Amino acid sequence: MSKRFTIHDIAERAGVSRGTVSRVLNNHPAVKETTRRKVLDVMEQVNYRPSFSARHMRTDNSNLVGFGLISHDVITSPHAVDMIRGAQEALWNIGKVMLVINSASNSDMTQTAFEAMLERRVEGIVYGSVFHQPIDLPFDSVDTPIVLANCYARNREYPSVVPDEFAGGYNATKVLLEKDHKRIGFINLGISRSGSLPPQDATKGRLAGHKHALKEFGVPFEEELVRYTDFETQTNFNLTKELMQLGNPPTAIFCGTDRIAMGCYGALQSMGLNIPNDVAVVGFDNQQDIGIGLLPNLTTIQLPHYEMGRWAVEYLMENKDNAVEPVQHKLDCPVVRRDSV
Amino acid sequence: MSKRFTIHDIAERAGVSRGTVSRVLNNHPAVKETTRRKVLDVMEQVNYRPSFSARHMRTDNSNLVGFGLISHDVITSPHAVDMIRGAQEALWNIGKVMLVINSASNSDMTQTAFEAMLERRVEGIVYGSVFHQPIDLPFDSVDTPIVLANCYARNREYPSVVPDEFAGGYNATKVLLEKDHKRIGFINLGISRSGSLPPQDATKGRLAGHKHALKEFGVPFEEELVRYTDFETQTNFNLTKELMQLGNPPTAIFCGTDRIAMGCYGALQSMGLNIPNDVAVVGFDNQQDIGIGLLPNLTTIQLPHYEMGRWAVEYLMENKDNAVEPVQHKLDCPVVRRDSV
DNA sequence: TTTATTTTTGTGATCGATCCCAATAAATCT
DNA sequence: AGATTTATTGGGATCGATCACAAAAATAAA
Repeated sequence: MSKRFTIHDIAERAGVSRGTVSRVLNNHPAVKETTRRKVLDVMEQVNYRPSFSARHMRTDNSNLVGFGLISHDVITSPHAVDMIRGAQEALWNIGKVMLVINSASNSDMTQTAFEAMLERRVEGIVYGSVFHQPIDLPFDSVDTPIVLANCYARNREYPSVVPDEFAGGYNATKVLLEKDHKRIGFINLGISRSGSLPPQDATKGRLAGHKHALKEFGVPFEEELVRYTDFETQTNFNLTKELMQLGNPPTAIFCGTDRIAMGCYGALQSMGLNIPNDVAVVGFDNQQDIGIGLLPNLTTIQLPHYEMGRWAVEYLMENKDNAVEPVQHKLDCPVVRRDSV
Repeated sequence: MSKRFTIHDIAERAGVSRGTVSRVLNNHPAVKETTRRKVLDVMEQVNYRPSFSARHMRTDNSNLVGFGLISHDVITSPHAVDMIRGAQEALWNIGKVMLVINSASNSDMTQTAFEAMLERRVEGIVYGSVFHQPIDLPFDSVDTPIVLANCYARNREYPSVVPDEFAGGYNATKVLLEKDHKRIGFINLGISRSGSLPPQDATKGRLAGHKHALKEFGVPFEEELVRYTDFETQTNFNLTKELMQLGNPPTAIFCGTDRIAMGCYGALQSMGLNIPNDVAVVGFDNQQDIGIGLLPNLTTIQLPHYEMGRWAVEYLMENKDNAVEPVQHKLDCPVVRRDSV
């Protein structure tokens, strides 16, 4: 392991003072071109890199942002990466980097994770959840700004950004209504086998959006057309069949998840029904692998994970100093049009 | 934004010296219990947190490990999170945290990412790829240890950990052979529409493993049973049909990807064939959403993303100082038994 | 050429911890 | 009680940068 050079070593080798080296480092204008070159050459030669910690101490600028990800232990949604990516790219543009800590949903770990971030003097913290849910932050309000992504504090004490579930439900339903579907089945999120509750915000928000779209198009809402799944594939399959065996079966089905849509496809195809001619299907989540893996490709609703990560960081950076009223922001869930409608 | 307290402030308020506060902080035994309590109380009261940067400067211990993720721009595999998780959890256990930089496959960005990490004096760097592939590191060898995960340096200059594709192909085929299948179709990775090549290591390794298993069971290998997909769903669908329309059709199909398996399921079901009774199917990747979303649930091969992340960090920590001969490690791709075989 | 200006460079203090060693306090032994 | 030991505590130096100010060098003006 070769020696690590300091600004002092560089100064010595270049025959100048530390101050001058520092000036070159921060390309301060008051340094003669010949000197600058000389210093730069030495740096290059010994592969010098300034110490961020030393800089940080003196300048109080860590250029670091913490990203804590609460991943519900059950399943780590593949979408989580998108949120991380969104946040990271936003930071990258302003020359900052990201400290990532994945804390399961274990409050003890979260506490420690938080401390690790604060000790590093992160400029802010994005606390993201794998599922859209209300959370209780397991620590007191600190003087480091926090933004919640894909979750929100029950008491609305912190700014947050979440998907607009209502809009999602509305958009999904509208896509179908615009194709003249009048009877639309809806397989919504329910209680999973393991007993864990679905995100209420998602379940209720989407249903409300669904109803709103129906009303807008003058189509009556009928209770028998909405079902709740426990997320088991077999259930999704069965619920689809049940819907299709109704006296007056739907001509379109809105599935609360792309995974549900998979089961739905299976059921419809096993009944010899054609998608989208006999029955149209709309999913929710836009999981790449499912959406374009199904035949016909699935029309679905996009959950704005990337955008939430991005938004969270941008908000953080803008409101670093002035503690304004915490915003509860919602991001649209746009339609991804493919071939199932 | 409230004042940030330093060790000096604490010392003053507690009526002791900086040295004593430092001792309390590092729970050094030589501190009288009453003093310790007094100091701890003050810390608690003002919500003091030591500065990692200051500590780092003095102790030369950053407790930081960099994680660079090359995500091929085309698609960000959902698996990437698992690698990050594996690495992070391994670090967490030894009290270190992770700096994550996602660098696309842009070498300019990678260079900068690397510098950001080095300036922060990370103890080591894990450089992970979303796809199993050979890479050329866009920077010179530095004195910070590096481990490659899910990729390897063309010149084997760095230690790396990758999935054992051969074992994967072998395991997948063996699962079928053990159920007495003698004619096994294989839809392997081919050239994608966009012209991008599939990872050669995966394609060839799996084929080799496949052949090896056949040989072991005394089943002749037949060229007509292996096909290459361009990853389009329609192609996967068609290739499956082609295989089934062979004079002597296979009784089982090994798909190079769970996504391919989806298309395969679609084709088989549209032909009225039952899985696994008429035709057994094995996938590859173990993408949660697909595997258990399909009916019957898909038997598949697990790509060890989590394990690679973990392995990389552990290797890094063990071989921090002594630069041993770089290991090229392979991790098994175990079978995930479900209901399609 | 001398003096006044403007550029460029050098230095000591500083950021917030740790560490070592000397000083003080407390405890133990004659 | 006085001398020794041992347990605590205090304070200067240090890590590697930046910064403000003074000093020196280079230019311009008189």
